[in-house]
This record gives sequence, structure tokens and C-alpha cells, in this order.
Amino acid sequence: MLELAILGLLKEQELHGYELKKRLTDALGAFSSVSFGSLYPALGRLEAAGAVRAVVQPAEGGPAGPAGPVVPMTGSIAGEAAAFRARRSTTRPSRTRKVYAITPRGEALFEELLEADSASADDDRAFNLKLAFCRHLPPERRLGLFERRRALLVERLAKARTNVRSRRERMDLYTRSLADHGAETTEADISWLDRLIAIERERGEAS
Amino acid sequence: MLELAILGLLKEQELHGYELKKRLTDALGAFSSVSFGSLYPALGRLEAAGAVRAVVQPAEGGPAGPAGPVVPMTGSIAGEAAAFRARRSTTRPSRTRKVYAITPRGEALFEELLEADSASADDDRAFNLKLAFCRHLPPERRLGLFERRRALLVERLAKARTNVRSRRERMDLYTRSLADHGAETTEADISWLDRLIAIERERGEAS
DNA sequence: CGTCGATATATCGGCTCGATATGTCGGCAA
DNA sequence: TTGCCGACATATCGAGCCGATATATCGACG
Repeated sequence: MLELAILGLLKEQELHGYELKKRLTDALGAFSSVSFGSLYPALGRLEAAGAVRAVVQPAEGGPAGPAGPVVPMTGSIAGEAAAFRARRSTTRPSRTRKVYAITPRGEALFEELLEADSASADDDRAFNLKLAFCRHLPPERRLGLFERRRALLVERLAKARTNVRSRRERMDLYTRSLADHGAETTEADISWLDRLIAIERERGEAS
Repeated sequence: MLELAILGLLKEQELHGYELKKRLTDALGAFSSVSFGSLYPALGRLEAAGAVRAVVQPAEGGPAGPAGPVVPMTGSIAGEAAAFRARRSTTRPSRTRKVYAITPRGEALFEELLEADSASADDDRAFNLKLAFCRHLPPERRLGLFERRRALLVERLAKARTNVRSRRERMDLYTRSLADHGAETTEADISWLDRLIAIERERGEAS
């Protein structure tokens, strides 16, 4: 689930772990913080699976050349130092950084994860994530994703409603309020999805 | 976090694991399923901490007496069997069941967990849970709980808004829609909390 | 009479989180 | 200049939770 997010970001540009975390945390809004304790293991898994590979230095202004793992210092020491200082003034590439790039295998995995219908409880987060990257999906798949989500929400709402109806008197004020608010939120989610679906259909006709 | 839910339910009546799970899953609405893989370890932890204790058979119609750990069968065997059969016809107590009861230590732990302000990411679930049991809190503490929650949501909303404002053009249609919908949902949550707070204040005046 | 679904308890592997350790770098103040 | 603070950056650890799975009993239905 985190893999999807990482691959989606790396699809657009090469990034190192720290930057990846920053983009993840504000890409998904204030909720779901994404800690280093998940991020680095996830990057490790992806690297082991051949979905991403670590390149040494950021491409910044050019391809950066082959550049063996460590030990640069091939040219004049003064020149290297000057270049270093110059680079430091704009951004700060603080020596030890592992920049990751997506591989063809990673692209394939990305597509796969984006389509997988995870009908579980963490579905809410997963769907938000997928939505953030669904522009990479062909239109009809995108529509399918939205409609599967809608069906799931409708089912959830129905279940909640029958549940509440059968226990309403036995609930205290707070539980009842919680249940009602939950139902309202789900309704809002459904009509939001309806708007998204409508937009998607318009686009399909327009093309 | 699960401990709170377990203790809250056991506060009202003794229950065994399976029943506990059923009540948890529909008490919290369709979301957050609560699996056995969390429930049984949690019960184990609580038992080890002395917050709950396992009793052999459900009390059903009476205090069930002292009853040493296992080996009931003190009265007539036929009588026991008849009682067993009769009980089976109404509900089904399928032999191997461990019924749990809350202890004074557990009551104390419950209060503690209900007050603890967990300002983390899983706060959403935690707050819903607390709300479901906040009737056990004295009114002013309840109000405090609501207001802390409200402050957190307001802060979250503000952060999301500034974030969106600074990146709106760089977002695609779907990300933008997601961000907007998230903001709307948070607004709805805040005004829901405002209603709860208003009710709480009315009650405070009325008493 | 066998098998299916509900009841019931329990464990396993895997993922995520929060806390923590380690180290570099720039800035700022004593 | 020295020394400390905060941002940058990578990494690991323990603990909790989840989904899947194993096991077993029981009533119901064909």
C-alpha cells in the first residue's frame, strides 16, 4: 500500500527517502503521516524486488554520469570543492543521499497495485492513494475504480443503516450521534464519487 | 487502543472473545473491522496486566458463585445436564468458551485510557471509540475531550488549506478533488462536534 | 450421513507506527 | 572560534494491528 505511493512519486521524478517522505505526508493531506519506520523498509523491499534502483547522486542539471558508488574526487580538488560550494548554495545535497529511480519492473508493479481491489478495512486510505495517481490509468479503468468504490460505500451505508435501525433504542446519545454522523459522511462520500463519475463520463463523450 | 474498547464493553457485562468481536465490529460501524489477530492478544495482555480475568461459564441468570477455575459439577449430574440443555436451546454456549470479566484494575485502566490524549494519526479511530464510551466520563471531562478534538480538526483543516493554496495549480483534477473533499469532510466533522458541544453545554446549564 | 455455515479460540507473517540512534551541515550567539 | 541548535538524511527496534489460516464443535439442510 505504501509501495503504490512510492512508485507513483518516483514515476514522475527520482527522489531520495527524506524528500519522498515530505511529499507523501502533504500529498495525502494532514492525515496518514507515513513514518520512516515504514518508508525505508518499503524502499528496501522495492529495491530487493527490482522495482526501484538506487542511483548515487541526483541528476539535477544533467545525467551525472556513471559515477562509481562512492569515492568521487577524480578531477582537481579545488574544482570539486567549488562545484560543491556552488551546489550547496542553491539546494543542499548533504553528502549521504540515496536517490531512487523507478524501473520497468516497478512500472508494471505500479499498474498492478493500482488495479488491485483491496476490499478490506484500510480501503479508505488505499482508495485515496489510488485516486491521487489514477491519472496514469486509462479512462475506462478509472471509471471502474470509481464504481467499485461507490458500490462498496453503498453496501457499507446499507449495513450501517439496518444496524442502527435494529439497535437505536439501546444506544446512548453519543453512540447514536456517532452512527448518524458516520452515515451522513458516507452519503457525502457517495455523492462526491457520483460527481467524479459524472465528470469522467462527460470526458468520455467529449473525446 | 483496542484495550479501551474491550474494557468498555466488559464494564457493562461479562463476555467471551467471539461475542466481544461481534459487538466491536458493529458498535464502530462498518469501518474498522477488529480482527481476532488483534483481539485475542489484547485479551491476553489485559489478563496478564490483571485488568480482566477469565471466568469459566457465563453468569447468565445469577452471580454464578465463587467457582474455582475449572471443575464445576458440584450438584446432581442430571440437573447440570438439564440446565445445560435448556441453556443451549435459547443461546448456544458451545462447550469451550472463555468468558472475561473486568476487574477494579481494569476499571482504573479504562478511565486512564479514556482521558489519554493521543495526538497521533490513528486519532480518528481512537476518538470514535472514546465517544462510544464517553458516557462514563464526568460532564466536564467529556466537554474537554470534545474541545481537544475540535482544536485538532481546526488545526488540521488550516494546514490542509494552506497546503492546497500553495500547490493548487500543480495538482491534477483528481488530487484537487480529493483535497477539496477532504476539507469539506473535516468542516462537517467540526460542525458536528459543535453540535455535540452545544448539547453538552445545555445539559450543564439544565442540571 | 455428510457437508455446510456459524460458533469459538488461537497463531503466524507482514506491515506500519512512534521512538530512537547516528551523523552531516549551516547558522547563530557567546 | 567554538560550541550548540535545528534541519537534513538514513536506519533500526519493539509493539500493535490486520488478514489469513488452523482447529474444533455444533445445528441445519438436503
